[in-house]
Amino acid sequence: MSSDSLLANLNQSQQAAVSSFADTVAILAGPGSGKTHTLTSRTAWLLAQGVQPWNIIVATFTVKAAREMKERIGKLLGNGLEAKLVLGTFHSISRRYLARYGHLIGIKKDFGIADSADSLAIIKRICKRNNFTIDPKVARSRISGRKSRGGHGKEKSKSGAKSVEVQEFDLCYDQYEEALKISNLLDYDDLLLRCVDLLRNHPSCASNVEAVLIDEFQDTNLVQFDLMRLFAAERKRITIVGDPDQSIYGFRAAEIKNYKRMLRQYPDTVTIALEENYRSSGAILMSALSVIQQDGSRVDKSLMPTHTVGTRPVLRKLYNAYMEAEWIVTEIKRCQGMTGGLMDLNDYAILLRSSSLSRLIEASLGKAGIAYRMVGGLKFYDRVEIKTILDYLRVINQPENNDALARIINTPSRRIGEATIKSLLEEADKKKTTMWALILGAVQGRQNTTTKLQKPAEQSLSKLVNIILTARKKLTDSNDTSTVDLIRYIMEKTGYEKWLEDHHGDVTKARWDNVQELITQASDFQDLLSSGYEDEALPEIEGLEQEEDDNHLSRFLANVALNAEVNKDDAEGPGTAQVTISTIHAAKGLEWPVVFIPAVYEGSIPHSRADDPNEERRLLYVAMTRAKALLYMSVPIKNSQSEETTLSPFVSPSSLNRLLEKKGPALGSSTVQSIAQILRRGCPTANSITECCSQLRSIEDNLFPEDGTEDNHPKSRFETNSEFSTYHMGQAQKRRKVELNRSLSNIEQAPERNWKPTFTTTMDRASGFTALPMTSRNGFVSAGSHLQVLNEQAAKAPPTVEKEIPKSRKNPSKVPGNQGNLMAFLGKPEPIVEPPRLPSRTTNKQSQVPSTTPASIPPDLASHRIGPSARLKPPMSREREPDTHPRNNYVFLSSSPPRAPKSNPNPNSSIPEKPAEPPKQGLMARPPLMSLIRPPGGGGAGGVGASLHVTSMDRATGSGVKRTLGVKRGLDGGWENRGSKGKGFRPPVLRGGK
DNA sequence: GTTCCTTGTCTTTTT
DNA sequence: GACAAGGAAC
Repeated sequence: MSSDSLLANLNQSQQAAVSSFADTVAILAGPGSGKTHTLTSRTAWLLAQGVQPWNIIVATFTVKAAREMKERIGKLLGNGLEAKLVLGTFHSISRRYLARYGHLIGIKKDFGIADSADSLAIIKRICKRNNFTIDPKVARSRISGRKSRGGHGKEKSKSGAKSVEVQEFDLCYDQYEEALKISNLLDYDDLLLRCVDLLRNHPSCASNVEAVLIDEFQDTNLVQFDLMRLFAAERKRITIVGDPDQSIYGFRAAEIKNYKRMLRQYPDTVTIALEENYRSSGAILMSALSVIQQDGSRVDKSLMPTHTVGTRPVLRKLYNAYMEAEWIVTEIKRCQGMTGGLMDLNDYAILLRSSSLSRLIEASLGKAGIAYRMVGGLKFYDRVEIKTILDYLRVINQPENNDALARIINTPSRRIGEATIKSLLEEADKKKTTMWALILGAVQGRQNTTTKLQKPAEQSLSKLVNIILTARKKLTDSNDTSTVDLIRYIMEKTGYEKWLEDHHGDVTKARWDNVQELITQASDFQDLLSSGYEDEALPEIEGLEQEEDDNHLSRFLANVALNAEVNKDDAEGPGTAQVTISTIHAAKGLEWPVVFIPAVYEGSIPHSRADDPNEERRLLYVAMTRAKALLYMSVPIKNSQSEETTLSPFVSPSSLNRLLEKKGPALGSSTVQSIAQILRRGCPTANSITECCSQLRSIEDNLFPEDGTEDNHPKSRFETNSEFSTYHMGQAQKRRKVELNRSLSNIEQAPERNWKPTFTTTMDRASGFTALPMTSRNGFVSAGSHLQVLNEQAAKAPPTVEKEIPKSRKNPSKVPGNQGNLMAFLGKPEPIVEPPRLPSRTTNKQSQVPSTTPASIPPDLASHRIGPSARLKPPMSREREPDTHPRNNYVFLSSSPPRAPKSNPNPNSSIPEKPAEPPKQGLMARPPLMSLIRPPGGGGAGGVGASLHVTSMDRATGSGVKRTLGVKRGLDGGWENRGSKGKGFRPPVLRGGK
């Protein structure tokens, strides 16, 4: 693939960002503006310029983002090169470096990772031993906070004299650090901190790095910023992507200030803004923006919808949380019914401030027989039955891990009680050794412990020691003892199944299933390792010795600790569509057609324990902007203690009132149509809608009092559960079906109370909704709708008036016709029923959707269901389909590059050799840029680079665009300058090699 | 000393 | 509903 074809499906700002020759590029990207897409393309572009994948670092913030990024780059490239990128979360990348080079700064090989539970256990022990008054949880977060800010220096107190509390904390900190050291553990913060140490003291470790790309930059903390700088120290080529409005990790010491820091450090940074939202309806975006704009301290920036206005978001009052959960279920069913197969359960998400809110909702969904998946909440690896096995594995891998040992020493019961364990831990602490060393000595009779051990205890301890030692021997002696073998061995030797039965009688089955799942995961991971896809090699650098590969057990445990579950979703199978329940935090970066945000009251959001209200507001903003077509927020007016709740201040201002509805939309034909439009899916026929909604109790959101008062007859509603049943259709239901038909046709004719879609499209012809007035234009009009316009409209125009959004801007079609859906570019077969706008110049095969497009359906067939290819598949399964899109067949670089590191015949060069095969296609057309590929001796920018530079500029400036492209140098100029002034494109400075 | 049972407390977000 | 703490029985 050439760089040209890479850019073909990007809008101009995106193009500018992707192909910028500036060394440091900051992309400020609002929600839904194609952020990940842009970063992915930039990575691909760098590769196309000849940068080798192993010299590119891509750091994301969450595991999910990392996985998605890898997947997307993979699809973009189609040659498996993405596996060679150094791509992952900050933590996993750091771990990777420490595993290789940690010995340089005195980190022992095969260090373990202390997860939060480990840290807490250690701190608790310390507090107890010293009779500290400090709350262990508080202490942990303070320790973490200190480390995230660099970890150096004790906390200062203003008076000079340290208060007792501060002294306590300092002591706690020191002892905690010591405990970690003895157990050869690094906690999450250490991973980053020690990696900074490593790169500071041995910068050559990262001397091969030619480009660093950072996702979700607004969530980086100080240490991560340092890390970025150090990784990029050699070439100083950095691309960051972020959105200050979506900074929601302040509690993890994320610093929005890092933007400014970045600009100070790299004054030549080119800032590019992506301001078009390709995700949400105009109405959703507008209300989300009016939430975020309440933050006075925020730098304002524009975000423009590319979709129709759509349906107004809902702010619904319910009596209590129970009713709220029931209402959500009812609305999901109603939506499903009224949209006649337009969506499936995968299209719904319920986003929560805290995972504990899920209980009632889960119960309601369960009762209604709606499949759901819970993201976040109690993690798989945190379940007792799993954790115990993992602890065994950790002890096998690292017997010096006191805490893991303490947890398994009496599981199953070995007649060693808490008192004994505590005493052993104390003794180990005092003697500055590990518990393992103590009991090993005692069992082998070399040295008695001060702690008295009774005979039976000693005997069973001896058995435990044997199990561990044998397992360790298996691990080191033969390479074919897999993690799975070890798990099986442990279970056999400990009588694990029986122990589960004895202790968790009622739920043994579920727990046993979990254990089986763990085994599956371990085995999957093993496969992944042996396939080389999870290759962790780093390029060999002259004069630096790399540690050998970790053993597979270490790798597995590290993966567990860093939360990288192995394809857990896939295990569910693509077959079942499920509603997603997720925390807002975990939902970042994702999107759904329909989003519910329950519990929008004070104490929940903003959370009662949160100390930054602005961050809470951003959290709501993030949640709202996940929605594509329908957004529901809800408040129970009574909390669980039956006290009155207060509506969240974020949604209470009157300015928001006119943007929100008090109950769910009528979901009449025009609404459904606009939903289909926004989702770029085929509009369901009236028949299919009638069919689907025949089982609904009501076609309106009227089963719950609109004002949230207590329902007088709550029982009548829920006892008649059978009415929801789809299996039988008794007389009553038949009757109701007739009624439904009647009321449906009323809806068709009556003007809808809600907003009309602002444009009608050719879809009308096919959709069967011929009753609608046809407003001429074909295709989507998208980019032309500036938010400002929308705002005015909303204020002035009564909602019932159907109007087009004026195409008033100078550049009505800033977005290329086929740009509509960014996903299309990634090669996913899109269920586009009609290409948004028939592109005249595109040769993209995707545009040539076969004859099932509604546009080509004769009117007399219009009432038929749209053919199978237009029928939607759940997004999840769609993604898993084997990708046959032609785009993926491009050869990017040599498809099988030399495995740079070890086979590099020229160890003197920090740059691995070029691909063995001459690069094809794009790269042949243009010689690799010398300015981009730094010659070993460090060279400068070549003329070639300059000329290409000009080319890309031509593309940007030559298109007659007057408006700023959103390209600007530096942030200090502020966002306020952007917009109308039209300074044109300021060419970024091409900086030569140093 | 260990195990089992009852009572009371608390419930943010993630690597 | 999860977990810690305390008390009684083994």
